Amino acid sequence: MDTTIDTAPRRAPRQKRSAAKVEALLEATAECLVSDGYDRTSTNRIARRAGVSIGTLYQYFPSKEALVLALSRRQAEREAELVRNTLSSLGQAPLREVARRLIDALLLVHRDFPDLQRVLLTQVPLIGGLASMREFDARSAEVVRAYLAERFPKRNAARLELMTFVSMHAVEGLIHQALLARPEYLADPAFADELSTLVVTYLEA
Amino acid sequence: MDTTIDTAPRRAPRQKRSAAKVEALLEATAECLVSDGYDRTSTNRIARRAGVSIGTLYQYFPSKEALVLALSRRQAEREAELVRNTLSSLGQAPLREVARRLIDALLLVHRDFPDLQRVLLTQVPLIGGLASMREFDARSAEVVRAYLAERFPKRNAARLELMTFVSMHAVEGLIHQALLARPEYLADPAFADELSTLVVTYLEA
Amino acid sequence: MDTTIDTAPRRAPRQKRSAAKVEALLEATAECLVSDGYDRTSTNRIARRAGVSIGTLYQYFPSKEALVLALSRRQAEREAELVRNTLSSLGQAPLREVARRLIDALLLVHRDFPDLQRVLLTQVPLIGGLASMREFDARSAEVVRAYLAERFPKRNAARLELMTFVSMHAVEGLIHQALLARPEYLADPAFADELSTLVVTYLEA
Amino acid sequence: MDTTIDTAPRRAPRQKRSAAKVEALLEATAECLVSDGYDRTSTNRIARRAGVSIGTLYQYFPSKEALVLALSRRQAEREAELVRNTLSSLGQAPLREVARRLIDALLLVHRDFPDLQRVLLTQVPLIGGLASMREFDARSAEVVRAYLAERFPKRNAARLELMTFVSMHAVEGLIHQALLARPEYLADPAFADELSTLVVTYLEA
DNA sequence: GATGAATGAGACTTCATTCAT
DNA sequence: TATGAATGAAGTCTCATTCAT
Repeated sequence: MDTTIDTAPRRAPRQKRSAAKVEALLEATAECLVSDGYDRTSTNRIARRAGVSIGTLYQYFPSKEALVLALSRRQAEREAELVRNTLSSLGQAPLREVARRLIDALLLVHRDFPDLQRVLLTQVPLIGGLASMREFDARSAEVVRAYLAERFPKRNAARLELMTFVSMHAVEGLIHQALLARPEYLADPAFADELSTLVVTYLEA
Repeated sequence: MDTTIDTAPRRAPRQKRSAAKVEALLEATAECLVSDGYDRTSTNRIARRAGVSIGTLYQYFPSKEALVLALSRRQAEREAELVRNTLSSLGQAPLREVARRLIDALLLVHRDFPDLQRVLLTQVPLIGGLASMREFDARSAEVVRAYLAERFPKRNAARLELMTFVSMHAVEGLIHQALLARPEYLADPAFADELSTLVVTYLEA
Repeated sequence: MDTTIDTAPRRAPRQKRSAAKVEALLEATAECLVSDGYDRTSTNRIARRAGVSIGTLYQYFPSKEALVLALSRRQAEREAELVRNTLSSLGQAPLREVARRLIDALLLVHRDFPDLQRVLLTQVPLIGGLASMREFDARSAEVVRAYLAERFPKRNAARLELMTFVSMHAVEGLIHQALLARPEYLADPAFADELSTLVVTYLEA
Repeated sequence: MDTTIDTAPRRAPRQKRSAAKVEALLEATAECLVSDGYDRTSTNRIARRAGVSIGTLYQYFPSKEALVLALSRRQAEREAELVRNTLSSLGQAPLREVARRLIDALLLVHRDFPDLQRVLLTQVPLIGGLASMREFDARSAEVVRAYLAERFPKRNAARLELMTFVSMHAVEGLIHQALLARPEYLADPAFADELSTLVVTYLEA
């Protein structure tokens, strides 16, 4: 399957008015995704909803995929930033606290726009072969790995790599599952406890 | 988003010839998904690939979604059965061994048709509002919960519920991530070790 | 400029009903070309005019180009056949007579559907890089060259090649010009005389 | 088909800067036609390639057709001028020499920008119902007719008219065919010989 | 004069689905 | 039951052209 489509935004919105339009388009995309699902979301509908002509839409985004991807990336970037910030501000705290803060922060992020996030998670074919997402992952993983390397100086590189992968995706996967099937968990301290325990006992094992 | 589409297979294939046709259709669906992606998979193409007329396809499946769903369900059922069988055959073994067997089995299942599973995981909008998948989860979760209840008689119901959710989805999520981003992990004993450790230390914490 | 588009008709019209549909589509194409010009001719308009749904049109022809090309080819084939038939039926007649008969026949062919022919000549971007037309030319040229080789056994191959090219395209070009700018010439014996003289004096020079 | 579109250039470029812009636009048009073909040549692309804004383009040319037409006219005028000049400078030479000089000159003209000329010949729907081209023809034909009238004082007007039409378009048609299908002929003296023979033997017949 | 963002009609094409045979 | 021609709504996207700045 060749999914190498052009998904880069077309015009960098440097003007104020343009930025507003891009914003409106992304918002409309989110609304359509939430209310109609990915398949039924069309560029025409997005444009209409954004109060913009279809031609204008195509001046900014070359395709439906590009719009959705831009939306996904936004969310992904919020998360990535969070990971980086939390780790850097808590470098010296005990592992359990770092884990807990990170988990709380991630849970918080996922309580915003839960409908949109649910759609992005379930409705959106992972465009562009996951490429951009892995990229994001790679950057976040880097930060986590560095942190773990410092905490667990005796573990070798391969082990650290695995620990990074396992701890990150265990948490991320569980939060996503919660978002989909148990939204109430996202605000439940008991759930956060559980995730902390999972990660901390694992890492210290 | 109202996604209550009819996705039940139409004709129970009780005749031999019919069963063969259903089989051919599902196989063709899998092939199309792998080679063309979900969006470009069309019922006409599936029918042609299955060597069946489009009219006949619609005698067995009411929609494209139904075909894809049937395929997903198959895979899900293989997994669910596995969980049940493994647990029932290993009821008295120590926790660590049970976990390890279960994990090995799940890894094995995900090494079959990895391309198809990847597509199902990434390309297929979760049709029917996840309903059927949750259903499956519910059944598997039941078995796991029962097992945990027996193993950890002192924990209360809420706690057991949480433990079930966390351990199941941590493992499933990690295996899915491995399938997408680190396929080599699926056959790597170190990865299985790691997953076991994750689950066992967590449960015993 | 890459003009390698798929222009082969899609479904061979083996059924009676299908043949009628193809016919209707080609006729509608001709009408649209004549009344709207090439640029304004759209597949939608053609389909509507043919009393056929747009989807049906696309079952038989993959594009607008394919329709127009099929129409052109028809005309080209009528001409090619004419050249072959006339030459084969008049093989032993004196050169002047052969020329005159050929020219009369070509003039006659160009008096049918002059509007359509004019459009094909002036409005239709030569699709597919002229390829198919040259093909036609090649076949006709073959027949003419063979005839000339017999008539003028002393001339060498290069010369015969040139004579073929010049005599064929001089006549064809002049008839096309007449079609465009002097339609009355097509039925004027004086014009036919002139063309005969042109070719015969040239060949015998 | 009513193709009476406004195709006159808009602003007479009397200023230097304007003339440069018109020049740039025509050049860009030629480049686009050659590299993209007529259909895919768009005013936006032309403007970008000319380094001019789309708005400015429309200040000089009212439409895409106008641009292409201006380009065609240029070429046509080069030819027309050539015919006039050659005839006037060679008025007293023998017919064969006049013909040969004229043909050599025309061949030379068609060796410049052969790609552009090919596109103009094959890709460009003859805009404006050929009107402007016939106009050009009329002027050239006038000169040729006058020349022939002097050379062949005994032939009557109708005959001269026909001779003019036939000799002009035989040569032009053959050169165009050569351009399309046998570009090597354009520089081949044997081809020039052949054309001379064609015209001279015809006229003297 | 120059700009270029915006427009929106309309082009081409696909595809799930039906239904007469 | 099986077929597959037919449908036509709807999707994606382009492009000539305008007009406010």
